[in-house]
Amino acid sequence: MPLVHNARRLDIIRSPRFLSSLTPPNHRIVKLSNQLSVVRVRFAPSPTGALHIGGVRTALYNYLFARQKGGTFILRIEDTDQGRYVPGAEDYIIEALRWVGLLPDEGVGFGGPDGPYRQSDRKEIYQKHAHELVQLGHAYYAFDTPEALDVQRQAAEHFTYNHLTRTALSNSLTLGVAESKRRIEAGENFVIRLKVEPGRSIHINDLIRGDVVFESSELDDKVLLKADGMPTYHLANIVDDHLMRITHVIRGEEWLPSTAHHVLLYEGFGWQATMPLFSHLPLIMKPVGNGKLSKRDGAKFGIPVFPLGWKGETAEESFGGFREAGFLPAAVVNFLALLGWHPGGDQDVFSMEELIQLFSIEHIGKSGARFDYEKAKSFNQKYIHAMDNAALAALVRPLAEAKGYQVSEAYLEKAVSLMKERVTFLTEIVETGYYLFEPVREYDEETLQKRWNGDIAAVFAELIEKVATFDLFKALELEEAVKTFIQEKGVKPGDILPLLRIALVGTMKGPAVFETMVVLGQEETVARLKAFLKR
RNA sequence: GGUCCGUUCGUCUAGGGGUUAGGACACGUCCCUUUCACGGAUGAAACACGGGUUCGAUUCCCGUACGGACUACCA
Repeated sequence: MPLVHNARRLDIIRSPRFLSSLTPPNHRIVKLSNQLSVVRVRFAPSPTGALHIGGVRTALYNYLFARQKGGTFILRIEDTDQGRYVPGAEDYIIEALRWVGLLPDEGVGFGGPDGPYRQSDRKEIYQKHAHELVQLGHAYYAFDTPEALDVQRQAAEHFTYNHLTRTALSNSLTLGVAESKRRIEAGENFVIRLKVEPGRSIHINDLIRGDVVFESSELDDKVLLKADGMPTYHLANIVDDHLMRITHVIRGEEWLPSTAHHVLLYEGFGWQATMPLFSHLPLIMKPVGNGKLSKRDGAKFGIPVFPLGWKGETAEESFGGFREAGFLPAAVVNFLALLGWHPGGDQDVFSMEELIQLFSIEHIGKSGARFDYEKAKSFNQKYIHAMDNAALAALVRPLAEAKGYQVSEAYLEKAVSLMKERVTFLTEIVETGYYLFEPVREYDEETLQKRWNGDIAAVFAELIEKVATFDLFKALELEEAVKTFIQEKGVKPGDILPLLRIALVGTMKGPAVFETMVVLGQEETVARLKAFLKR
């Protein structure tokens, strides 16, 4: 199997017509191995804290691809750096995936035939493979301490551990097998490094970027197995992807530079025939300014950049997520899906089912996508608006109860129907719309100054009587009756209606007055009007 | 610095050798509405630059500029 592909052939392979003509899409893999005819993808986060929203997007793309192809979506936890491990992060990842509806088929917390799916539980597997690679002549033992390498880095401007420098360093290549064995048996610290041979062009046929070429002479001899016996990302990732029969690697662009090493690893192990196809996603950038979206941007711009909230040790280390902000998972999914991908055409609202159906790796963009919170909000607003009252009420129920509001199902549905057209966040229904659940807290004094006077007060008092004795308490009938009353009194609707609104909800912003009256009910309406008059 | 990746309205993007370069968000105006919002209409707003190739380039190629990622015994 030639590793280096003909560039022209790649153009053909990458053309949409060619790609869409393939069923299943991965012709190469199907051809190369009978066992790999089914798509298997993985989402492999590191439990170093809350899962970044970019990670959620990576998970989403993997999920959509797997679902579309009838494949398997695997969750693997890459916790090989004991120093950066954060307790709770693993649960957070699973909860976040659950919230956005991206449930893995296999993985930590979900079981499966290829476990364990947590890399710290697979230490021996990596060690075995690392030593095997040394036997195969594609890796070697290195005894240089981190301190010794620091010295090298300071001496040389840009020191790299590679085919040039390794001949003057302390490793099994310079020391010989016997001496290396002696040192290892004596308990000396060592790492295993990939032996990158110079003089080769390594081609990566990235499904998003096409043919990407790296010269092996420019590559460093990456550490594969650390002194503590744990593998680095590079080794663990390749070994696991192979063992878990991964067919497509869909990951962030930050991995593109090390993909050449990964290809070398597949080759070194003799696994090139089943090497997965790579797709490197563009990064999500800061809302303003340069660089990729970071945790700091959340606090800086006052926006969520994580799916769920996180409770850190201090207030500063704690933050809310999209869920706490009042987002609907479906809106977040829609927003995220379009951050770097679009199926073509003018549609921009997609359900998960549509996304699964329409998703295609070829339509993923190449350039970084700026995180546009306004757009996210707009999706949320649309989704809340489009939701039916019962479903929305079910989501609002816990928010209402958290505020101590005890209301019937029927009432909550009516309240929700009144509010849903004018909120962006779920939370606003019980916050902005608190007056549907408890008495008015304060009246809009500014408007009152302009409109309230003795004459009006007299008319208003009479109006309360009218409302209190009104038979058919329905919006249309009420409106007609009140407007007739206003006309009879010789005042203008504009003199009374705004005051009626303020008496009922305290503010000039809000749902239609007569509909609000109906939802509140006659008793409560009258009580509020009287309370207003007596204030 | 080196390696690699990228560049269509402010933002997310569609499109692609000949188009009035389309949609969405945000913004302006108007309509609806005696509130706010929803909705509807409408406006302003883009192919980074320079060379090629071509009858013709925003689209293909090269370069420049700018942006990004990587450059750890982190992932």
